[in-house]
Amino acid sequence: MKFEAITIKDIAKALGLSTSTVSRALRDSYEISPETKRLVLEYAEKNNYHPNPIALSLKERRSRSIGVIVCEIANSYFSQVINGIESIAYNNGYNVIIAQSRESFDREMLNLQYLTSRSIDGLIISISTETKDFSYFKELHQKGLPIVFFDRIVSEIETHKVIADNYKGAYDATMHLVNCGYRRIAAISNPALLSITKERLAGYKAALVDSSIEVNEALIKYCQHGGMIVSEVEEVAKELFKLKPGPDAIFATADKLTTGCLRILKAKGMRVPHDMGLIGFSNTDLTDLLDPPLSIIKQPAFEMGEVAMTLLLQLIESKRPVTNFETRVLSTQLLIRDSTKIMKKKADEFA
Amino acid sequence: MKFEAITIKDIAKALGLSTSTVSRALRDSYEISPETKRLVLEYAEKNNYHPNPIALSLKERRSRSIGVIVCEIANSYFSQVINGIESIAYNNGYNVIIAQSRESFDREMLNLQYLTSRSIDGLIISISTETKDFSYFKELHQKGLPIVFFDRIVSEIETHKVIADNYKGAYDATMHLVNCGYRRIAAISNPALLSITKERLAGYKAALVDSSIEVNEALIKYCQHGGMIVSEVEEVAKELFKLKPGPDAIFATADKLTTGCLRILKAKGMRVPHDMGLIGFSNTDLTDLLDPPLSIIKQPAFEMGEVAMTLLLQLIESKRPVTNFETRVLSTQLLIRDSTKIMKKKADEFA
DNA sequence: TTTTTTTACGCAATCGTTCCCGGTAACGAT
DNA sequence: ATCGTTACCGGGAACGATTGCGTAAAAAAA
Repeated sequence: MKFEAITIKDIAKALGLSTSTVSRALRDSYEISPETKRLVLEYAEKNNYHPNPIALSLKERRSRSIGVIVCEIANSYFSQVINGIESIAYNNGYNVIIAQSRESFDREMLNLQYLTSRSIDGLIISISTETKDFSYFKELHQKGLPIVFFDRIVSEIETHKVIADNYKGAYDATMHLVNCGYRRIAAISNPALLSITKERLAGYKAALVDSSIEVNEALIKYCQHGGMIVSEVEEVAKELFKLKPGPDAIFATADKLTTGCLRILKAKGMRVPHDMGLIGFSNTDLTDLLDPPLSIIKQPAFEMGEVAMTLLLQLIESKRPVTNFETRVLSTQLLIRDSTKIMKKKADEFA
Repeated sequence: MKFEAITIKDIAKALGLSTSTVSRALRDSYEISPETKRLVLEYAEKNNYHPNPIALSLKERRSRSIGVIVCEIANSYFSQVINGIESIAYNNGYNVIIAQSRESFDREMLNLQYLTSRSIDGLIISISTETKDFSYFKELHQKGLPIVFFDRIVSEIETHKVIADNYKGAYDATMHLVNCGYRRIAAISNPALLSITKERLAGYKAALVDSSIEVNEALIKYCQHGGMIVSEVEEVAKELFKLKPGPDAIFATADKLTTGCLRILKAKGMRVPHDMGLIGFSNTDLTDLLDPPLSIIKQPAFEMGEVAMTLLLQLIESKRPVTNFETRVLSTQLLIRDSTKIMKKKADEFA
């Protein structure tokens, strides 16, 4: 099954010209007569000629395609980011190859190897929860592969980065819980080493401190696989419920964790927000229909993708090696709904 | 910014050999001495040599990448299908280029052109709601581009196809509504011409007929953009509510439509399932947490992707043109939850 | 020793395109 | 008549890899 396309040679032969002339005619070079150009252009048009991108890639030593690695695309946040990336990429003649790490370091490395061996011109990545060893990234970066990190960034590598204002998002969310009258606020998060975890927990702690609430490390739980494995959220919740006194609200730092918490709370028969307040980072567009409608912190995902791709483009198309890199921080949005409603009792306590 | 990789020439020069010898050594040809092989292999290993896939593509006239077009990846069904596709593709050394039509015919054609001009070896596609003109697909198909349709297939083109058992899924769902005591069952669906719409509505009608319920065309509504535009679902709902007597249950034939309906019903203050039963096709993994938990028909999305990619691989790797094509039909799953609970009143009526 | 065979490698074409060198014709100026 | 320009166009070498064919040297057979 071959899907043969017309080449510049075919045109040359048909018109009795050389390939160089045809090539130049197609690129509208000044040293080709208008008559010849017309001939070539007409023939090309009629036979629906398209330059072979693979030959071009080989010649120009660039593939005009970039790689994107996220943990999974079946996650609203990431699919929205990808949409943003693609919108810019396509406008600039790049195509996007998407790979999923599924929160596994091994799969991440495999994908990375695969993508680079397919000679991508650049990489946009949010690292997996398991990733602690950045040596391969460093190696690629040193070899000159343009990289833009987003979301879960790695601070050791100097390049462009795009993140949401995780600190402020978490701060606002926690503060909101406090204002609702919650006092024993637990945090369920991704592994501690992840950049987003650090930033979000810092915001969480700062809000507590600013509210004169003691930070209790026992109330901070980590899910090693970011909620990919269902049981780990249950595990963590169980530990939380064992505490005396237990938490009266939960702040979840990631999409899967937020909805995962809700599922467990409902399974336990706990009423949200009465028995337990719940707020979390989420970009799912169904949170308003949940029971109860969830209060969330939303990231400007699409925009983050756009920015990341724009920055990558700068890196790729720069003639000289880029040396001063920037970290773009985009604001989050706090959406207050029923899962953190002010309760009479609590509100009274607070008053 | 160039990201230079080592080539076969570099190895040849470094070792004082010819490129052909190096090439053959790397491919473990019999006509290269063990000693030379060892030398080459060691050097390649140490310098982390990888054959340039672009050069290979040019030589072998295949890109080892396939295109996938869906309306949007931020849709659980499609992202699950894509996961299935990728799992098979990666195992076979193919990479997957994903494009989104966003339910627009123009964008679909643009993506198609883009993908083919990037010389993909094959195409997997679920067409957009707008697509009525299949001439470009036909042209590509005739030119020898291997195509596999899934989900929203086009019957006029003879090639492999993968679908869920839409008829049975819809039949079962409708029958379930009937058994719950609902009698005036409305259907909200995608445009009428879409294959999935035809199949699902056929199942819906058959269930009604088998239950001796008259099919009322006024209760069947179509959303031209498959729910991509929020207002169109509202529009359709409004028309439905104007009817006297109005429907007592809704069967939605697509993911976005199902959750869209729920959103509108809640906005109208209607209680589900009491004032209105609701069931629909959906692959979102949050439907159990909604208010109320939604009864749904679920498609084996991941599996569908696997099957589609496997079939495409057959097409691509077949030596002779394939002539007998198959349409794989995979079973759906009916998940009964609270949005269609049997109500006392209704159940009594039914008894 | 001579001939044949085997071993082990190199040359060059190929894939589709671009681009650096040329080259040739026509024409005006000297 | 000669030279310099200008306008057009072609040859051929890249880009990185594979592969059919040719061939020197070494080994085996005569």
